[in-house]
Amino acid sequence: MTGWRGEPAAPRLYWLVNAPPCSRADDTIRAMHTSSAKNVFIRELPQHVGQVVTLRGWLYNRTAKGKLVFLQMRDGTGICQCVVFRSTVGDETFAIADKLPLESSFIVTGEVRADSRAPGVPGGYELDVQALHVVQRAEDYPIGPKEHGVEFLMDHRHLWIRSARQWAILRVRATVMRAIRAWLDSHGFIEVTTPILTPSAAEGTTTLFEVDYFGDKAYLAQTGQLYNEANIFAFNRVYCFGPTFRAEKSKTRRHLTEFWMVEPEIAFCDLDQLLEIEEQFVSHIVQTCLRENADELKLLGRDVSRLQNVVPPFPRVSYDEAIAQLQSLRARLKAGEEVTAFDGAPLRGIEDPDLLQISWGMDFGSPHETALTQLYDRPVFVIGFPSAIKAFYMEPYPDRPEICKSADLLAPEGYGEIIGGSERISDMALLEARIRDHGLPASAYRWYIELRKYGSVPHSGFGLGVERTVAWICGIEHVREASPFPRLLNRLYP
RNA sequence: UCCUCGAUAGCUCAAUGGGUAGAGCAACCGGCUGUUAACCGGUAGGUUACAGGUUCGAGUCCUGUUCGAGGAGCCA
Repeated sequence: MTGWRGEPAAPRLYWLVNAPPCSRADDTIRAMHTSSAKNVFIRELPQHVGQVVTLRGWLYNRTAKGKLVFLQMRDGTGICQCVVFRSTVGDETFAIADKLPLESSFIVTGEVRADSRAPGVPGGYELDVQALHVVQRAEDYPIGPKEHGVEFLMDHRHLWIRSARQWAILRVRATVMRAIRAWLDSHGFIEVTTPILTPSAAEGTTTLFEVDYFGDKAYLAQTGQLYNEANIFAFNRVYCFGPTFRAEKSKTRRHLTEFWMVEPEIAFCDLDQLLEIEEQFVSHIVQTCLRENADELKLLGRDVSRLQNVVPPFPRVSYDEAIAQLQSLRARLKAGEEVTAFDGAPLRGIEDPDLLQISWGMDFGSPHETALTQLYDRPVFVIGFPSAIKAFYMEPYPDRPEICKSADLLAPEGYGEIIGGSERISDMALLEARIRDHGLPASAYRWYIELRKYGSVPHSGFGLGVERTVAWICGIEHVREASPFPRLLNRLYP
């Protein structure tokens, strides 16, 4: 008799000792071991049709119908319907299956059958159960198969992530993160980590979390960019990838206080070259998800046709043009005109045209992004923002110094800004002047200024927000579901 | 920080003008060999967020507090 997956016999002792009395532990274990069934994952079931295999997982849903019980098992890789017939397993095992509470852990052995009636992920395959062993009965699992409120679910986030939708979203997130690294690693970038504990505000714009650092003040990083700029002079193309922190009291579906951001930085690169890199990069992420997470996107009900459009080139709109477009949109809406999106559908999400009010020099708000992005079938670059509303380090256009070589990438369907990028100032005197103009302490930026003294080159970089990207790809309402344990204003538990 | 809305059974929500606290789901008991959030019958389940006020009488009206949701600003 071999152990589980060829392991020594110790795990079996565990089952025997801890098996609850409701389970005929010794009988089921004997049955499963003597069956010599192979342990497999649900995702692998299509390769095992007609074979007797063992699945190990948790009860996702159960429905009983007289002399048969459907146990929907999830094992982390998928969801499989396990069919328990009274006539096959006997009265005692059947009674156990019939009363097994949701989220109980259990092990089943049976024959894999292809059956179009079987729900699940991937679906179309089910297990004809021959033996069943309960590892632990879960009593009073709080999350049911009905709808729940946001606060309740967030309080139970540690359990909510087991639900199919959350499982699908977080698997897409993992693909996004893997695609990010894969593309950068294969395009000459090297990952160089940047500090999370930092001595001062990097950009001087947003509110930071302050922590005590042995009596001094330190701040949780809101960006690794400045350190990236040091790193390119050692490695040419670099990226940092990790959590970043904003203490802004934002309460919207697009904001977290802790979120993940990838920030590539490139030496010998101007803004035009940067945009080409960005559109290749984002397209690769989206197309990888379409290829590798078809089941997950289907489970989420995502309209993937909108994602299939995401291939280079992305439209490029100047800030000047965008302002003119928005002013025209508002005027037409106020005149009662019907304004349509790129596909001819009516513009959505704009209840009050006055929210679109904007004039040259103002930054975009959420309503502006929502309106603008609906005019395009794929992400759109907005280029050349006024220097006054952007960070101090952005390179001005030589012929129009009031605007800078900056570009935001706005995701379609109202998901907002997913990338902010720019060409950086490479001239030391100009950088020092900008730091002075912004009222920032030059002493704190001494090392950063010094980078322009020793072999300065034109360089550019950008930051992409992971949760917003995942929310867009998954088509979900709120970024909080794009993070396993999201941190928001008033949300630090669990 | 500001604006709007909300808090009733474990969960999601009802409750006429101020007059006995209701349903579905979950739980528990029973029935059913193809369910997809199954269905059918039954049982049990309540300090109506908290504090105060008006009233013969408050889930309902008033004041304050706490917590939550959406949005604005700010940002990815």
